[in-house]
This record gives sequence, C-alpha cells and structure tokens, in this order.
Amino acid sequence: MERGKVTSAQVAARAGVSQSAVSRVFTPGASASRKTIEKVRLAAAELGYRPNVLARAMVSGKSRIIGVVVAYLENQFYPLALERLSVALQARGYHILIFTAYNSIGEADAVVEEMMDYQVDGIITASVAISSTLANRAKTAQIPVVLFNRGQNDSGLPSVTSANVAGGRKAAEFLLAGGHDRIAHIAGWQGSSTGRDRQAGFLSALQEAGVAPFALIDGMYKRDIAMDCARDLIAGPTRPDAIFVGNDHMAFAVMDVLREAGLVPGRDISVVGYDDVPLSSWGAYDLTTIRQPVNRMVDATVEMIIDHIETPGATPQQIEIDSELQIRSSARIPEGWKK
Amino acid sequence: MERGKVTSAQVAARAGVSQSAVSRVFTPGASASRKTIEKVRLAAAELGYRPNVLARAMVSGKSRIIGVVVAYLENQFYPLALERLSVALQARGYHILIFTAYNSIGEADAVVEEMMDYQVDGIITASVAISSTLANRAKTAQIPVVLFNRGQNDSGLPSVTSANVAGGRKAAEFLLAGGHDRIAHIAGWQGSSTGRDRQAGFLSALQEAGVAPFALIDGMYKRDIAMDCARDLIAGPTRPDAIFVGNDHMAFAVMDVLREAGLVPGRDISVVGYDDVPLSSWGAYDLTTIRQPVNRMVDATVEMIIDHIETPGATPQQIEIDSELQIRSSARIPEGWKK
DNA sequence: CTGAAAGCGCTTACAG
DNA sequence: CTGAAAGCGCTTACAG
Repeated sequence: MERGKVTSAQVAARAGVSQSAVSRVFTPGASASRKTIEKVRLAAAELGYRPNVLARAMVSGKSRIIGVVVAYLENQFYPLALERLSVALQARGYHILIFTAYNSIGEADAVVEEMMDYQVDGIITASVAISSTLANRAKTAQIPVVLFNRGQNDSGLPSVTSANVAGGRKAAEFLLAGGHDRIAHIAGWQGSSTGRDRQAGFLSALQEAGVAPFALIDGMYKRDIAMDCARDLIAGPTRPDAIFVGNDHMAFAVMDVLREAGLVPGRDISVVGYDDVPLSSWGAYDLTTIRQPVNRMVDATVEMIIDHIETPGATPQQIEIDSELQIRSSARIPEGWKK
Repeated sequence: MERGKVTSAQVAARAGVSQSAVSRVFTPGASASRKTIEKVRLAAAELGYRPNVLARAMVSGKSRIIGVVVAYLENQFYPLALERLSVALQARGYHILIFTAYNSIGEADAVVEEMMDYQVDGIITASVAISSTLANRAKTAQIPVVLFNRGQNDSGLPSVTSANVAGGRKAAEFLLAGGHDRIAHIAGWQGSSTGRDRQAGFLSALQEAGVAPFALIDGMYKRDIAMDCARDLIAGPTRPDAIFVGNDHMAFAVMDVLREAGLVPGRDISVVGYDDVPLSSWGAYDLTTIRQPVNRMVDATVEMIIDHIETPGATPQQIEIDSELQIRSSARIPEGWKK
C-alpha cells in the first residue's frame, strides 16, 4: 500500500482536492467543509498519511520539541523528574530531545547550542548551569530556557527549585532538637546553587543555636567522594553524632559506610539526606530527609516553559517549591516530633 | 548583533558569496576554495550563524534524530542505559527524542507513530514491544527499529538482549549448588520476553536436577507486587529457602520484606536477582544477581541501529550478550564457589 | 570551485 | 470554503 513517505500532495490527488485543502484538514482550527474533511480523511487513511512534523516546523517556526539537558542520571531524582517531564510535556503535545552534559559549563553550552540548531521551542536544563553568554544567545533567538533544580541568580533565568535554604535549616533544626552537638555536613557540590543553599541554611541555623559545625566537606554529589568523607569522619578520635548530607544519593553512601563500620544509623550516628527519592523510603535505608516534591517541581517547570513559549514577553520567575522534613529512622527523633 | 534567526542567505550576503557556497562550507565533504571558506566562516561567526538542522533534515531526508521509547525508569537499569545510549549516540552525531510509554502495545504503537512523524532516522524501544503492524509500517517507511532488552521472535525485528535463558539457568544452578531445595521464583512480567526467558531457564535447570519449584509467581516487574509475593511466601507453614527474583528492582523489595520479618537474606533465605544495577552492589543490599552488561548491550544497540540506518538492506539480527553470575552475600555461597 | 535554480513537505496569506 | 502561489532554510544536481 504505502511505499516510502506519503505526502499531502498524494493525499490531495487521491481525494481530488488541492494540497492546501489536505493541509487544512490536518491543521487544528483551519476551516474546511464537511465533505472535504471526509474525502481527505479517507484518502489519508488509505494511504497511511501523517503530516511531516519537520516540514510543519519549518514553516510554522514551532517544532514542538523541548530540549532537555540532563546529567546525574545515577541519582534517582533525575530519571524520575525526566519521566514526569516527558509525560507532562507529551500530554501537551511536546516532545523531549535529550542531551547529556556533565559538569563543565563549556559542555553545557555546546549542548545548548546544538539544541538550538534543532530549533527547539524551549530548553530545560536539569541540574546544569549555562554561561550568561549562551543565555543571551537563547534570548535573542527567542528560545526560553528554564533551569530545573538549579538557580543562577545573576542570569535572571527562570528557574524552579525547592526551598533549599529553608530545607538546610530544617535539617539542622531537626538534628539540634534531637540533642546532637557534633553535627557534620557532607555538602552538595559547592559549584551548584543547591549545594550552596542547603549548606547556607544548615549553617545559619547552627549559628543561631550557637553550635559550630563538627565538619564541613564538599561531597560533590558523588557517591565515592561521600564514602571517603564518611570514612574520614568516623576515623578520628572523636566522631560526629550526626551528619547532614547534601542529597540522598550521597546519604546512602554514608549509611553504607557507617554500617560497614558496625555503626547503626539513627542510633550511633544520625543521618539526614535531601531529596526523598523513592529509595529513601525503602526498608534498607529508611532515610530521614528533606523532601523535594518532584511532581510539583516538574509541573511548575512545564507550566513555566509553556508559558514562555506561548507568550514570548513573559517575565522570568524564580519559583521555589516548599521542601519539608520527612522523618524516618536514620536519625534520632526528638521528643515530641512525629514520624 | 543577531536578532532572531540568522540564515545562510544573510551569511552569503555578508561574505559576498552565493547561498550555495555558504551551504557547502557547512557541509562536510562539499568542495569550496580556501578563500571562500575563510570569508564564509568569518561572516558566520560575526553573525552567529548555525545551520538549521530541521531544514537540512527536510532536504537530506536525514534528521539525525533517534527516537527512544522508554518505560520503567524507576528500575535503575533503564536510566543507566538511557544515559549511555545518549552519550554514545551523541558521540556519533545523533540525538535522542524521548517518548514514554507504558505496558500496553497500543500505547507503544501510538508513540512510535508519533516518532515517525518527526522523521526520526531510527527507533529504539527499551523494554517495550510494538505490534507487527507497526513494525511493518516502520519497515515500509524505511525506519529501522531495534528492540533493547526485549525480544519479539515473531517480528524478526533486530534486538539486543542479554542471554536470559542462560541467566535463569545460572541462577537456578547456583541455588541448587548451594543445597537449596525449596526454591521459589518471583518471575519477571510474563508478558515480556525477558520475564519468560529467565523463568524458562530457571525451570529447565530445576527440572534437570529433579527439583520442583517451590512456587512460581508473576511479579510483573513491580515493587509492590513483589512485596506482596514475598509476604505470601513467608507467611505459609513452610517457607522457601531461596527466591530467584526476575530482576533486581523486585529483589530489593523482596529483601526489604524479608528483613522486616526478621529474616536475614543469605542466611535464612537466599535471594538472587537479575540485572546487577549499581544499587545491587551497595552495602545495604549486596545482592547476588545475574549481570546484564549494560555497556555492551548499549554498544551493540548503537552499532546495530547505525548499521541499519547507513545500510538500509542490512539483515536484522537478534544479539544476545552473555550474562554472568555476580556472587555477593544475599544468597548462600556453595562450597568452592568464589565471590 | 561556484552560482542559479529546483525541490524537500508543509502552512498561510491572498483572491475568488 | 477553496485553490494557486509564495516561502520556511536548507542541499544538491546542473551548468559554467
């Protein structure tokens, strides 16, 4: 029946109408008579015709493709976010062109440029920063950029994050309330806004309580680095009685190290993470953590990017989604606090 | 400097050459004089010109986009595969358009059709099956399809899987060698080739040993179903002394249930999984499992799809990558077997 | 090597 | 409502 690509012209010929008529039948909102619609639909079905999205994109200037830059897929938070992003965007008729990039801004920039080559309608960067130069290029090219789970204050770029400073504070307050006084922090990567903000919140709460941090180390969001940090922490003559870890992914590593050393998290040393990925609630870890509501963050991101696509003038916002403490058993529960 | 999109015509005007000359400078392999190249590169740089990939795709018929269908991103195996897939494809100048689909074939079909609308050069379906009708449409449209981690014998579609039957056998042989004789199987989804093959291998090894399976249940690759299965298994008057679980994702659930019931995996009940995702090696689980080498599977997939894209006539192959036993502590280690 | 021209498959004013 | 025509931004024979 169909050999190779079927075009609107072929459908037009078969239906006995003009090519423009075929186009109109497949263009939502365009006008066509009942009779034309019928003839065209029939011919299209017989031929197996479907409009070429790329051709449509060329003339309309809308590709309905959103570029998404990802990294850190080993941290369960991101695949989850990606999945929901994809589902939410698909539901609105957009699709995701994925690019992977790692830490360096240079790489992220290159990747974003490539995305622009594909005429994406918008760009979402998950946990990745781009240079202000490139942010400007995107702006002049009229391609909205939204940062997911990363802020970039200077850039004025729209972003969606959780309330990281407040979250860091909550972790500290919880640990303080639990009577800990040797609280270490294995921080999230200090080159990222999330890592810095969580640490800042944590430190300020400690300071207000007049407690000095037991130790402060950058765990870089990496499992093996976090393990090294944890080993160092428990090797010394005095140990911390609690560790606030910059994200769950590293907190699991810390708990593994503690247990290997015969220490029981929640009894011997309290561990608090950040993210509340599904694994945190699984029996093996049962991690107390600060929840980043991935659903709400994704929804806000989708809404924001579509908003910017549809109304080009829209003012960029930096949205912060509330983060809340999720109490489990990896850290001592203060009197009167409920699980 | 640049306002909106810069086109090759603008670059041509500035460089004082024809539009075709500009195109040639940006087309690898096309001929242009040294002088032309210089003038064009300069003008392009000044204007911030980059070729419109979509326009190129229209005329060349090559979009350099590969459509990837994913599901089950909660199973760590897939984000990992996706990441490597993306990196490998990016390195070869391709990019990934992601579509999410869940179990129903109808949905997968719809998604694959949408991909074809985007004129993708090829399609990779990860852990998802499509109808033979659609497979045929893809074939007539000359769009190669490769199944990743799923076979579909009847379809004759190219596929890359691990040696699931052999893997299932290995799990059984290991458990048998360990002296277990009440071996249960919480199987992978029986609607999938992986689930069926692993079970088939497992059963055949048991049968050869003259051992009847203690129980056989479809865990559907779902965490909560696996938990229910595990609870049922340990609730009865006699318990299994080993459980082979259809994938690691479910095996973690099983281990969580066992521990909650005060049972120690590897001592009271042996647990063997399938996949060897990173989490399996983490201290909290230390799961004995059958390794699916994701790197090699991805490499084979990439090679295969590119092969089919570049040489349209290529004969479809079903590649099976060896799977091997990874011994850890979640299951009793038979005398003389090494970790 | 280089330019003029056709064409990829569509959408969208423009007349009728 | 409908068709003829222009045009989206490129690549690629075709002459020169």
